[in-house]
Amino acid sequence: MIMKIQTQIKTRDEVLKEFSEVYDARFFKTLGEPARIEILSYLMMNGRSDIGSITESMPQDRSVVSRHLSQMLAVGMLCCEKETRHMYYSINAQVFIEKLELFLTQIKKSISVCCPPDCC
Amino acid sequence: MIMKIQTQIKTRDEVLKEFSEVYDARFFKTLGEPARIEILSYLMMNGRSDIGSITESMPQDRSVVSRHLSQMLAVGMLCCEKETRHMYYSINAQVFIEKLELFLTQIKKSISVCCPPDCC
DNA sequence: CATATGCATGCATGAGTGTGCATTTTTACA
DNA sequence: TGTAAAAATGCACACTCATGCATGCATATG
Repeated sequence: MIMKIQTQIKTRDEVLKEFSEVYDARFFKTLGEPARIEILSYLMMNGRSDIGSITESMPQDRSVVSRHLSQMLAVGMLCCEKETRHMYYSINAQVFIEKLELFLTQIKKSISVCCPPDCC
Repeated sequence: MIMKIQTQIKTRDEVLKEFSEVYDARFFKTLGEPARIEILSYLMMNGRSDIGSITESMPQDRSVVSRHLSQMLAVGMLCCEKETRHMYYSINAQVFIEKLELFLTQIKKSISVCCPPDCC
């Protein structure tokens, strides 16, 4: 009986450990800024673009857009290629979607294993 | 031919409009704070809990935890019930998962419709 | 009724960050 | 080779926000 409880607790710990491994604070912080979502929308609308083009559709300064793009690149949701003087950014759809899917899957698993039915 | 292009553009706009309607900056900002994820983990581990219990497992002050919980409640990822002097919080699994799934679905749709194959 | 407990709120503080301007670096072009 | 354009970086400023302390409010308990 005690063994069973221990196993149960261990399973919970294991799931929560997996959860914390999947969780990426910087990724969600990046998603939390409307200006960066605007950039994302622009890239969805226009595909691979350089900083100048993106900036033209936004009120922010070119340097600001540049920094947003760098951050989005750092968390894996974009990829970039330098071509002559231009930096071309595009959505890294695979990584971006995979990250969201992984988090969602883990959340579902964690809640089903850990969270008692009293969760509304 | 022109009609076809117009229709195509309209479809993109429509998808992007849906995307911006689904996007909730506060929701992702809330997910971007590690302290709030700790609370989420605690609730997954222990189920329905009051503020005092949650605070015991965290370094932050009781008032800080209280404010985090209020914010998480506001974006829909928790629900709460007042019982005597205690406020009991639990994960609103349905809303929480639905929000993530809706966003993910919309992203997939937007990328497939809008984003040319040059997206890495 | 008085005291203690649980929680929310006002306030101050420090860290983080979005923003714009100026500058620098790199590269294309006349 | 000199000038212009594209982007990154340093810097300053303002705003957001996470945090802790003190206080107020509601409720349970003696």
